[in-house]
Amino acid sequence: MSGTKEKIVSMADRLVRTKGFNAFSYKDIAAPLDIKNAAVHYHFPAKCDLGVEVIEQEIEKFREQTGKWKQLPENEQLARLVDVFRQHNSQGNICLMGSLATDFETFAPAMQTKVQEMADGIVTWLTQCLEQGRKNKCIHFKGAAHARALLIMSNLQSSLLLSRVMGPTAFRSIADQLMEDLCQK
Amino acid sequence: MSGTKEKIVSMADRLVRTKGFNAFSYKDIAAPLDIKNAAVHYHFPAKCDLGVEVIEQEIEKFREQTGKWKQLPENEQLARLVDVFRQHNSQGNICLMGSLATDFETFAPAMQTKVQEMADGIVTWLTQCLEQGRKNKCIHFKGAAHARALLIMSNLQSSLLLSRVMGPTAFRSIADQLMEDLCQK
DNA sequence: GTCTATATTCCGATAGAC
DNA sequence: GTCTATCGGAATATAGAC
Repeated sequence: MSGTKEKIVSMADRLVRTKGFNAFSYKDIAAPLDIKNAAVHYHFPAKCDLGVEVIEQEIEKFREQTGKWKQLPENEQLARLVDVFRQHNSQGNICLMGSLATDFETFAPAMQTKVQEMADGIVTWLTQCLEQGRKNKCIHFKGAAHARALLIMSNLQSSLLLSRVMGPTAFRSIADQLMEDLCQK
Repeated sequence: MSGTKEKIVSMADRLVRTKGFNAFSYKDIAAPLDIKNAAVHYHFPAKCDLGVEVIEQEIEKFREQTGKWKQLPENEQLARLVDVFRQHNSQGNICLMGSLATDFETFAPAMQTKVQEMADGIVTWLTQCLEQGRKNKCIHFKGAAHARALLIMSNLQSSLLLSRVMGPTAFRSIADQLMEDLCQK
């Protein structure tokens, strides 16, 4: 227990979001932490192991955050989720899902499965939030909650991708219009 | 003029959409075409040159397609655009924008500029289509046309990404709900 | 746990023959 | 325009000393 392992995962998370999983190397992780790439391999023998750990931590983080919001009205919970993406946007990061979905076909089966787990978890939470929010009349939308959840997820995901290309105002346009559509009086 | 150059660009386009720009190699192009990687380098000295050509052809294709739709009602034009994405989805391809936005930070300046050109072209067309469609009462939405264009673009882009991870039904859910939102009576 | 050193493989790119 | 051959570099990963 030296803290190095946590630093490696944290650095890998940042690199996946900025450069993509296939575009960063063990050296990109080792150099800023002032260690050698062999040390990284000690903690994560294969790159796939590192990728799986990054995703698992993200799944856990998502569970913790949404758990804290449970007492809030559903429209507030939704606003918190948008805020998470807003913070990523201000740091020039894209979301894990967006980054990993692009390279999905090149991944080992173990990583593909983890990506699917993450996607399912987010969609499930979002679907329940929307359904409950519609019951409580604080979120408004037409059609099935599941389809709406996919729409919102695609908005958030691509808002970060588009911001990278077109500038950070793209995120704000999308996020603002999205919340207005769902939570107008 | 041997046709080889066109085949190379076509293969590169497919590889960008399936594996990502950084994840395919000159060998991935050469082998299926039964040529050597030196032949690819003859036509495109650097990988960046190849990337730029792929994007330029996509920009041109978009211009041609949308040009053919000019006489149609705007809601029909929108449906055609969704159909283009539907075809990509059925082939397991993601859109160029989605794929290239992820790796954007790793690109040479010349390629980054081309990606931005492509994004601007799509958003501009979509914005005009929405504005005109609202005037003609065949497309309905709230807020600014530009913000709505970004939302729709993010839906289409990520629908292909999510389909890759969650299965092709994700695209249909998103596309159907999207058209219903905009074109309901 | 971290290091040095290295094995192996692959990639982008170039030189020169044909 | 395409080939063979190869260079230089980088990446993942491993072996063995400390």
